[in-house]
Amino acid sequence: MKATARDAIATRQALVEAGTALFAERGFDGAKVDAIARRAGVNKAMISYYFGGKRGLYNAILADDFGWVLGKLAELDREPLPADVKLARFISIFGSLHTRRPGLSSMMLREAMSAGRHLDPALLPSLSRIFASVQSIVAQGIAENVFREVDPLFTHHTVLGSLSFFFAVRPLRDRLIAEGVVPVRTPDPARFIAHVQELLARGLSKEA
Amino acid sequence: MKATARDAIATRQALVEAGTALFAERGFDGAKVDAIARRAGVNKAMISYYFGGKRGLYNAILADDFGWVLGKLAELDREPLPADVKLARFISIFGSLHTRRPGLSSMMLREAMSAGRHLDPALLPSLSRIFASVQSIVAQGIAENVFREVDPLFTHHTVLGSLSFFFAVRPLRDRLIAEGVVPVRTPDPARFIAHVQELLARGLSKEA
DNA sequence: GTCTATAGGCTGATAGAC
DNA sequence: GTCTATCAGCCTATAGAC
Repeated sequence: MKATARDAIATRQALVEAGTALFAERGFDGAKVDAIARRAGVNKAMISYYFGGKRGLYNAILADDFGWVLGKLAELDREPLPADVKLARFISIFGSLHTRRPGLSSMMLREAMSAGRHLDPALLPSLSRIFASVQSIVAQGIAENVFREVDPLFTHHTVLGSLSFFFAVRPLRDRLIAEGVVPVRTPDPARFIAHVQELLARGLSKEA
Repeated sequence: MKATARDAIATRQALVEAGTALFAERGFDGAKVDAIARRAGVNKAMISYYFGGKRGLYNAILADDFGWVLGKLAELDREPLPADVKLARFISIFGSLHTRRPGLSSMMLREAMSAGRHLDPALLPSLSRIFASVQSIVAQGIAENVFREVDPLFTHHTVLGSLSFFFAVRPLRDRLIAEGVVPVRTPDPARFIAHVQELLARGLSKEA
């Protein structure tokens, strides 16, 4: 094995990580290729070499993570579990997603606000599958009489909204906490996941 | 009154509205001053003339809306209402905010992800007052024994997260619905507000 | 595979005429 | 108050050396 071959993988990965961080924090237009390359510790020409340019890097990141999430959701769909357990599992998958790739929530939020302007159209169906997953869990819960008759789209928005907000606004939250503007301690992501699980379990429950 | 004076107000307002729309949809760096001026139907030099540049316009928008929200929240704080009613009122204030200025959720979300990079530091305390409002409502609810002992910061994140997500992702949602990728009808904001109010009322309730 | 140097396009701001 | 013309700086991409 040549040293260059090992370095190729390391270079790609460094660019993916630096790219995620900067795209998340500054958006597609705010993340400059010079800054991404510098942060990754590689030459900026490597972005074109490996990914065909800035947009190529951007979509390579998203495609990889979408694949991961869709795989997890497909697994979940196959398991014969009660709807409330499935919903809790769904929520924790998005918690794991953030551990796997901090910054993805921000990238996706920005993309959603921009109507998918920078997104490879081939990735659009992935988005509908995420909603389909929530829709299916909600429908099951209503059929099983454990959930009240909530709107699946609204439920999708409250769940994904709470989760992506928590992860996405971290930069400002950390800053406000560090500067003492907000008198709280840095929250633990695992506890927040549990909070959302509990809120939804109680909030959707047929029993009230 | 000279015609120019009336036009001055119209020009300012056109720039504020066009700026909000483009900052929301494309972010600070993605919103080009040429595009803002074109959309506003005014000459691009007017941005410097009235607001001292792109950043000035950006902060003028945010300062105005922060002032509005803080005023509403101060009103709410003064009213002697039970905590659950106050929380529902808090939620509907953010619904009104979006009616007043569509696009603000997106601007604020982007700013939060960027750690307030483009924000005039003078506006930071406004943010903490929004959290303080939720914190106060939650504390009151726990004291009155109508809420279970939830974390105020987490509650803040679920409420603001659900609401800003709903309004912010509208561009992509509309697109996916229009293209038939997601088989639902365009959701009614008022109904979503009601959904969040109900979810929180049940989710935070001491009675389970 | 990596790097340097540079081309070529775009952007925000403003001087100065009206 | 508004507009046109223009400038200086910045940015992405890549040709070509190693």
